[in-house]
Amino acid sequence: MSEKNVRTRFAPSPTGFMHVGNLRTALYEYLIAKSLGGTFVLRIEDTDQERLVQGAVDIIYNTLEQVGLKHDEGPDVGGEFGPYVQSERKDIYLPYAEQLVREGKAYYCFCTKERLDSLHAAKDDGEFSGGYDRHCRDLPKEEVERLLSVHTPYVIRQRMPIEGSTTFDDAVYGSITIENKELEDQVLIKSDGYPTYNFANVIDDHLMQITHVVRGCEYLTSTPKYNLLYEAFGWEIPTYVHLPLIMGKNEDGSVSKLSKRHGSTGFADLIKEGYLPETIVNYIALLGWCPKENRELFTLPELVKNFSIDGISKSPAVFDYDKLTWFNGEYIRSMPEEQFVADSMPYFKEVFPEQEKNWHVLASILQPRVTKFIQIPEMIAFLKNLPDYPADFFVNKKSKTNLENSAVMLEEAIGVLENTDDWSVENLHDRLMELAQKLEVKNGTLLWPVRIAAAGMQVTPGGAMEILAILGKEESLRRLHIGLDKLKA
RNA sequence: GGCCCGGUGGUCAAGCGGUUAAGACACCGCCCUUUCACGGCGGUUUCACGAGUUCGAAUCUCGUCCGGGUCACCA
Repeated sequence: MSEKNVRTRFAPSPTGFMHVGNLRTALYEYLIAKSLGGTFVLRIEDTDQERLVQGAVDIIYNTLEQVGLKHDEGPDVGGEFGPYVQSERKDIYLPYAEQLVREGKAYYCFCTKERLDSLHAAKDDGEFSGGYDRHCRDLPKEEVERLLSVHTPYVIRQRMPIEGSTTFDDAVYGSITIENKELEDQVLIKSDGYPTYNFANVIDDHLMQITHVVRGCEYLTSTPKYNLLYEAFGWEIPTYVHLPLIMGKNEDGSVSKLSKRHGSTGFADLIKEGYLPETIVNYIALLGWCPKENRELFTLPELVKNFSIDGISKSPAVFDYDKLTWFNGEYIRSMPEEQFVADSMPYFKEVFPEQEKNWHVLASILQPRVTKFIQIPEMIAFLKNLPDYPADFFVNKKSKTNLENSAVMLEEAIGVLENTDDWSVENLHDRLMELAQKLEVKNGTLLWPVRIAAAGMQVTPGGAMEILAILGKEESLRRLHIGLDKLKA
């Protein structure tokens, strides 16, 4: 068996928005190619001139770069099958369509937009099923010549077989058969001269020697049209790999194709929300694919090593933000501390713009607790401004604290801390532990009131010592006195 | 509506004729502990339904139901 070089392609249209569904398709295309030692191609499908968006191609490049999906061929890096932008390939397609016309496998259609619209309207009333009514399919040759000669606007449509059925094989869904009568005489070349997506796709995939056509399974039912095109040209049919859809959960509990109403569904949105690129890649890799080995944390190279097409599932998967968040926490916790500090610095500075103090203490309390960096400002706001809080925050059953002994603890703590100058976490720890021992109370009885007074909150990131250390001596003492006043009031 | 594809806990899922039906997220409880988080331990919750085939079905077949996709000069 001859091993052909595996080639996959990511063929987005530049819409200015990278949906996670598209990203996941790109990921699988990359993984299929790379796990088989193949080539990953980027091709821009901009045949819809009405929908062109400025700067959209850059968004595609940036996204791929951020997640590490490096393409081997593409508009920016070149390759021997270029150009890789369909608008630059415009002249390639028409001759192929004309060849089909000559061979009787396609035909000119002069139907107006209005006629087509009324056709669709009739369809909705149930009078007619299946898009185009093949009005121009058998126009006399002379009539076609005449219309052409007076420059009547036209499209070229594929002449579909009316009887029989078409069967194709999909690497994940198996063998699928569709009756030819379900197939419409689809447009190949639009009246503006550009090819349709379906046509350009087939031509380019063949010309670029794509071996695996990977796409969402919304294309499943139109695949026979592709096959008929390949057959019409006598070209080899690629391996189809259709991917299960990514769904979103609606408020009423139902699910539908993931879209904006489900929250952030664009790569850029997720990044803005505080998800790491590697988190997103790892998570979406697992939406619709399962490794042989029972594990979930994978870097991109590890995914390449473990990926195989037979692990792709058929059923749609619901995008779960909870699990995404968990993954993000895992990635954050596994970072080296320097990286955590570097990455969280912008968020630290939102609260403490003027000074760079105690970053390492902040990092040590935050790294195990943070699941998204954007949570940081809110989590540490209390360090900047003491929240107002009621005295009964001091009461905690488990720590055996009440209003009376909390006041005593605070007074004792203030006494010790006033005479402490080494304000490191370690020293504060030692001094306070000594005090608890001396007072013969459990640590919690002393530390609960200290932490409440220092933070003004019952639940805090980090413990009393870390909070005091970050606050510094002066502010710490000030807050402890405020607490004491509350208890005495 | 026609056609196509799915259906294992709330979610992601393993499973390919014989298992006590993995694992993860979420949830609950316990432990650790100066709160929370992390970490550790344990728990609740599943084979859509009905017929077959078979000694034996989550696994095979058919039907039903449910869900999704698709029916453009959009990709």
